[in-house]
Amino acid sequence: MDIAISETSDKPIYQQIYEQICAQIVRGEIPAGFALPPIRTVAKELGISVITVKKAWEELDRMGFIRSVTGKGCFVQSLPKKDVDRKRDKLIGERLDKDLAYYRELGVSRQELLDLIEKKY
Amino acid sequence: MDIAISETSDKPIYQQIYEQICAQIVRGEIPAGFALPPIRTVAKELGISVITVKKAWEELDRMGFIRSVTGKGCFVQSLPKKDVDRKRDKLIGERLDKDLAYYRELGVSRQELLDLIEKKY
Amino acid sequence: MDIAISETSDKPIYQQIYEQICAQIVRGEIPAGFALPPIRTVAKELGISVITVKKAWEELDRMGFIRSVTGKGCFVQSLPKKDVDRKRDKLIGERLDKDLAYYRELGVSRQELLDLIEKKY
Amino acid sequence: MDIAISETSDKPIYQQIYEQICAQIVRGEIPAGFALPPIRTVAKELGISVITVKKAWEELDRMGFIRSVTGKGCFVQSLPKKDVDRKRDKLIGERLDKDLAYYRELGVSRQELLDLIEKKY
DNA sequence: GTGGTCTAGACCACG
DNA sequence: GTGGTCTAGACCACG
Repeated sequence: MDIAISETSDKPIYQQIYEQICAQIVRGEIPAGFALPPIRTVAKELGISVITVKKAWEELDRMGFIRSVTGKGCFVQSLPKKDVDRKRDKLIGERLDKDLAYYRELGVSRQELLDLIEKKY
Repeated sequence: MDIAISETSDKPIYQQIYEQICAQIVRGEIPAGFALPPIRTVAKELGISVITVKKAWEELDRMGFIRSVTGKGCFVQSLPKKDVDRKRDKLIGERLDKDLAYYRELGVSRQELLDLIEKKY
Repeated sequence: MDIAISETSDKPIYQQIYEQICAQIVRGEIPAGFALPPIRTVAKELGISVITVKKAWEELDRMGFIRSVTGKGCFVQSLPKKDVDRKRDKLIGERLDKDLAYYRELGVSRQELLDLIEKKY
Repeated sequence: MDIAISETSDKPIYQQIYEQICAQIVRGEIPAGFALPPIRTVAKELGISVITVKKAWEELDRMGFIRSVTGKGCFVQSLPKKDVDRKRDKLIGERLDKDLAYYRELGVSRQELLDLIEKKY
């Protein structure tokens, strides 16, 4: 479970953490039942406050990716693959809607966008 | 020069304004030499603070889209089309880099992304 | 907008606040568009930490009851009555399911429960 | 004496155990004089900590449902049926008071509540 | 040892 | 002045 924080990013730290773990679960790299490391450990390793880590964990909980078991820690939920895929598609779809609105506003044609992506991706 | 503010958007107002004017210049809808209306006028019309409008203007200035002439107002720079296009490409490219990083993180394949865009755009 | 905190309750303070405001919105006592008092004010009045109040506000936000407008404050969302009612029914239904499970476990018959409620409510 | 623990419930384990045994005594399924199994046995069978079981036993003791006999174990009190019923009524009454307060807060009318229960119970 | 709640207090973005 | 983020640190419930 890798987490890398960017000091220069404009995203809040807790959200960077949330998105990275979220992505790893969605990509299937963190299996169901996996115990996330204790928030205090993560905080120490990343050199940030416990509360910041907790905020990321809370977001993961709210999205249904993990569950907290008092006294034991936080565990990746065992969701049916269908549910994980639906969450993934929702994350992608919502982001894409915003992105396309931006490109549309700048007058980027469909073909130009497709060409750019073919070149860059 | 149309500006529409969304109260519900999570983008700050000054950025909404900045992006919209920016897009209109890039699309060639606002011609070089065009005098932006006084910030107080814009603020009154949109029902927002003068400070907010000023921040958007400053952003446009920093990006080289407009120039402030003391006592006279702010004017759209008369840039060679090549320069405008370069700015446009830079805006698009920087945004695209972030977007593609996000999709990559979620394990979206190139083909899946292209398909999604063909469907949605 | 009345908030009363019980020191003796086993419910966390932020949840007490959340539930009370939630109830007032659901009962229609706080109208759409209403500006909640600033979290710092509420904190001072109740003699608790700003963060505790913020947590209650966050919960209200997450449930779609209020929206935060940066620099201006938090406002009660104008939801169609149908939506408010649906939220209300959900709150009631979920609570009732738990309650009935408890009574069932203690061997309370339907009639006994109905009688008790007629007497007490 | 059946005990079923839910990992997903938000109730602490010791309370789940307490409530289930409590209910079985109140319903008359566990007779007076019955010897509860040793806490170590229960802990092993349920795969939980001894401390957790002990906490449930203590709760039962405090409520007067069982008595601990040093060196021999814990036994269900032989209470006159009248006393058991009084305890039962107290459990139900206290819970009901909280529940009704909640429904009242959400503006549920007596009739609406009765209707809901008739439908669900 | 684990997460949950709460506090006091700081700095920042937005307006 | 408003909420948003972050910190250090405390105490508690659960196990």
